[in-house]
Amino acid sequence: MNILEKITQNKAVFSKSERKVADIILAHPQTAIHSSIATLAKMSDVSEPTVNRFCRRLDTKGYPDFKLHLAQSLANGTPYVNRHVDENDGPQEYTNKIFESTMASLEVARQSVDVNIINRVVDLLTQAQKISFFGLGASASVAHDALNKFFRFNVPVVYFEDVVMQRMSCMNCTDGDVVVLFSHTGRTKSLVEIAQIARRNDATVVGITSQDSPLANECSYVLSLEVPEDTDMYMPMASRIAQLTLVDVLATGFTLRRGNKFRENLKRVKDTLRDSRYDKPD
Amino acid sequence: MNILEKITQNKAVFSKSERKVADIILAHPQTAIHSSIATLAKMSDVSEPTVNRFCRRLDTKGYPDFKLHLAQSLANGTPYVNRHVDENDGPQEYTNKIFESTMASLEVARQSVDVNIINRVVDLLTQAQKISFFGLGASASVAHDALNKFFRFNVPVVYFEDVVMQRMSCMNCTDGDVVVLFSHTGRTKSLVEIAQIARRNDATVVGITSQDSPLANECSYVLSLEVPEDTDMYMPMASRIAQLTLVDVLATGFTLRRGNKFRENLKRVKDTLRDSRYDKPD
DNA sequence: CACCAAATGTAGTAAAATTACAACTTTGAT
DNA sequence: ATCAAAGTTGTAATTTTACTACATTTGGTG
Repeated sequence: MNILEKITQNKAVFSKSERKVADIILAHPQTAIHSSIATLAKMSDVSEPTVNRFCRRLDTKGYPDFKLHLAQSLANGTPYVNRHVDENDGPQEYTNKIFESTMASLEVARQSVDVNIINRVVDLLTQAQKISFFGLGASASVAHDALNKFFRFNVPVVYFEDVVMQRMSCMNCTDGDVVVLFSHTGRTKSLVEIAQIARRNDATVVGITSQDSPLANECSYVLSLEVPEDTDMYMPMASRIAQLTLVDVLATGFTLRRGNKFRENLKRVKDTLRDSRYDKPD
Repeated sequence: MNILEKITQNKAVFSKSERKVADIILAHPQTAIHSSIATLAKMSDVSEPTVNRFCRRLDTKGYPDFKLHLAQSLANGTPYVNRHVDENDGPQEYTNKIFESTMASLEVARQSVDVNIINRVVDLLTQAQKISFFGLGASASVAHDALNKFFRFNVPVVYFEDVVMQRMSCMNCTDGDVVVLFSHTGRTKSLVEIAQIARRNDATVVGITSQDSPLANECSYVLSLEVPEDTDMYMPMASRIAQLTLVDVLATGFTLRRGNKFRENLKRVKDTLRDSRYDKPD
């Protein structure tokens, strides 16, 4: 919470001398954060303990702590918030808004994600005989991306866009198989059915989806991402990005679990790509 | 300027003990701002003057002043720094690092992107007779995602994973067609060839790629994204996310340009999906 | 106007940060 | 290999800063 606002609000509660301090701080906040308690006391024409009491009244531990809060409030730059795009926005505005909203959503997602489940899922993936990634619509491209990442790990990976192929693939699942399903809403019927089929065939089903959704209920493990989606645009945007970041997290966890030698392997995969590319200059 | 980034950047300049301090601060910035110099010194296993010297090296007046800067950086909109994943990181650490690095990269991307070109590309897209999205490897999923978005707009969209199909598709290009190519490096041979083919057939080629790369040189318009990629993992991560966000920006620009009535249309597309989903409770 | 409670200040104390200097490492040149 | 010089780090003393306990003042009330 912004401490400058708090000072203005609580002004009525302050005593006479405390108000002097408040006035000085509100008038010269930049000076205040660089002053010692003695200097500020002199500026406000009160004693040092009064300044100290003033700080405590604002629920800070003391003067240094108060300065910290003040400094934070003064820090320029609005923290990223979900700002919705407006009809009259120009390119500069909507570009900034979308980048900022995406970052804000990632922050929310980061805080909502359960690390223990991530750890558990990484466990599963490293031990899996076969990993399948499925998603539909916007989530199809996330599954596609997961395929690309895990394919480099030299583990059997499966990815289909086609629902029928997805079903068939799940029919053939066995004990050590892991099926990862992506869906923002968790309400896509075909995907829920796929989860059921996979589970019936003893596969472990990991859902990257909304908590308490129909899909979540069919999964062995649910990695839920709470992402506020801007519904004005009628398109999934931030949810997708959060899912992809989670894929990165899982892939990273995977490589870390596999250790150093494995990473050498990844380097080789990357080096092989070199032939398909034009050389870098310098 | 964000002091956390400054610490990361100057890490090479620091002495051994100073680096100890840097590590502790980067690992626990929130703890650091609430610690005294003695506590921080003990945590870092160095002496108090070392901490003080560390602060001065970062152009602050001393420890309290440094804390102020740190507090501001933490409160500031961009508390995110590109922190590389370390071999010994646990799930909590690598999850946070990846989310934060992704956000940091988005911030860099946002600042590097040229709004005028975005505007110009949106122009092109709204007037295009046919839009094609192509990418290979990790960028294939980005193209896939773009397909999904623009398909909703009821414009002819084309997407292929297969290089041969991509080439054939570009062979058939005509005047009003726009080909959008995704490639982080801009050095993938097949994709550069596709750009050439498309241009030879009068299509406008938009490259979402690195500046001054072979691909960029073949494009009519280049939307360059400067994204620092963590090469330790040997996988494209942040670059992809930045590209996707750019797709969101373009899609948003597209819908805004088309106006209100068009947005009604999008809503209808979304509503049609409802039948493929389980109803939401409440 | 005398009393009490709240507010404020004074002086002493504790804590924190900084300085000066000494010991120890590293580097490079002979 | 040896030594000097430069750079790094720690110890101890000093200074600055913040806090506490207590005394004084102020303002309001019976």
